[in-house]
Amino acid sequence: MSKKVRVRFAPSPTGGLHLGGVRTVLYNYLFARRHGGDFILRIEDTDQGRYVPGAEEYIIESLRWCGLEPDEGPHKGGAYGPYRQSERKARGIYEKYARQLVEHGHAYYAFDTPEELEAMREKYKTADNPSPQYNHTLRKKMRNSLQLDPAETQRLLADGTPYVIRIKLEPDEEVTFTDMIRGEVTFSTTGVDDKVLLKADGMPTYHLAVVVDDHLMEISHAFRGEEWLPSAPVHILLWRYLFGEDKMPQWAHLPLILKPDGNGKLSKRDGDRLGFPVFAMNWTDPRTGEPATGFRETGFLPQAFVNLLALLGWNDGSGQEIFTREELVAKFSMDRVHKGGAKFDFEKAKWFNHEWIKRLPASAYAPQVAALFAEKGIPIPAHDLLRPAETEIPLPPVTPLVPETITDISGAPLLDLAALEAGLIPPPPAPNRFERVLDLVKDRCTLLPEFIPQAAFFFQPPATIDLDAVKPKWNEAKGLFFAEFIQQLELAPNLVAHALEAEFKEMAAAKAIKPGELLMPLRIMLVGGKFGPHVFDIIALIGKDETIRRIRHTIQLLNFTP
RNA sequence: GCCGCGUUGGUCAAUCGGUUAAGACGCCUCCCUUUCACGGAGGAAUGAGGGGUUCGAUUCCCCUACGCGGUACCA
Repeated sequence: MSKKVRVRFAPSPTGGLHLGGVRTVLYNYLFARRHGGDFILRIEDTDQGRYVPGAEEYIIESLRWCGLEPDEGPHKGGAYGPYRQSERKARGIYEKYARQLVEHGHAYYAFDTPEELEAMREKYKTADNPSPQYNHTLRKKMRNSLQLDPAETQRLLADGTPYVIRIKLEPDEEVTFTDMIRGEVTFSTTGVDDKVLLKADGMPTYHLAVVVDDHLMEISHAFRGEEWLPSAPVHILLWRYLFGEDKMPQWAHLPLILKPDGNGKLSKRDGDRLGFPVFAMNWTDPRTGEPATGFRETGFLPQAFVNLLALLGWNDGSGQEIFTREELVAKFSMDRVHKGGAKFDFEKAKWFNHEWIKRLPASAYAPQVAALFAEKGIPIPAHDLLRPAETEIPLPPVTPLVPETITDISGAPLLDLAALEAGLIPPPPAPNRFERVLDLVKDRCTLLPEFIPQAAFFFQPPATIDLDAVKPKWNEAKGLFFAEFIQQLELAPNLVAHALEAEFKEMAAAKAIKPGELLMPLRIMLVGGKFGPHVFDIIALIGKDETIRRIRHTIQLLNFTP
């Protein structure tokens, strides 16, 4: 009679969505899908002082970009709403449980002001104990319902004196639970303080809210960052007092993602300092105006982002590194998540992206890349975006890209060919000219913006031409050769890369010039520099008119500059 | 300080007591390529230290060191 798997991601809307946050989402998502369960988004906005407008929308949009959509959440609704804790508070949900705890002697009222607390910490601070806790000893010296006589407590309450409700922890109690990653973990209540459960403004703290909401939302498994481990005993005790420990979800405390150099949690600062993104998408803090770049805008594919995050702290033991989301769903298990934190390696992250760019058909990212070109003032002509069937201009064959070659590292096709043949999924569209260009150069692109320098010359003549690479070996014979080559091109009925190449080499042989002596100049005429795919594929794609124009143009430059 | 969690190459990591301690990223060398890449072949590089347990420890236990996290009316 195992209950249905229900997991949640519960961020507080205080800023951009951090790498570690996305990974927590991912593990939640994978676990839910793996077990046919639900994945819930819950907004923990109990600290009105830290609330940042727009952060919630940003989080939802980030999840959408990653393809990790919740089944329930503030934007989707669901049977367990509302999904914002501020709205749940308005319904008196948390207060009810806080009062119940007080009635049962597991919690108490505390009237201490922030100033009094500060004074207490100052007063009891010693070299041995730099941070005195509000606990079973010190609470005896504070203003709370445990010390005050009941009448006085009632009077303060009746007067509307601000108060909080604190959990009452007895010393020397062992609290043990089984973590899905770490196994059995034990704490003594002696080390933990009487945490505030309900704040003076009536809002619950995380400690109360997480327990109450996990219960009310019937959460079966609760995953969160390792930084929560020390407060786990409070949550266990709350479960014990409120709903019964047997009803408690199974916990898993995820290892931290560490900065690449040194140690410590990866922060936005580290990204700025070391030059890589830390957030999923661009984020500008509305209050400080401080911008932060995202993986999306840096040119990462969501497939790659999800893939690299999955492997940061988990692996299936097989050595496979490239996983589709479907494969991850099929293979993910919490007991293969590492205990230790992992340093983030941006070089490896880029490798994942490169792999995904290479493996995916260009149609998977052509729209984003087209947008990048447009931003750079190189709009892609509409006819280059038409499907071959929609245009009468035939596309020349270039280096073929067959779906069979799109495979993961084990050789299994990423494109489900069986499903394709059975007609279960629509066939990928025949690539248009733009996509052919991208397919031709994608081996050279690690990040999406790199398509611009690698492919711009297909859409406009090169801005600069590296004449210095040609001049030293340029002579009249070569000039004659190219003049003749232009004539041949003009006569050619259509351009086929390999036929062109054969013709070119025949002509070179007839003139007793080594083909290599001519290939580089030709490349520079077309591309502007010493890079790019096979020259004859380029000619086939830019067409003979443009090819002739560029050759003539460069020859002119060569003649006029000594 | 106290409490907790960690610790295999520079980084991600496999190993569930017996291995020449995988693989990947990065780096280096070579091959392929009349460019740049891609691809292929090879190379350098690892069990924090000390005690146990055991016929045998990277693996199990303890101690130390180091790192990290927590120690808020923040999450």
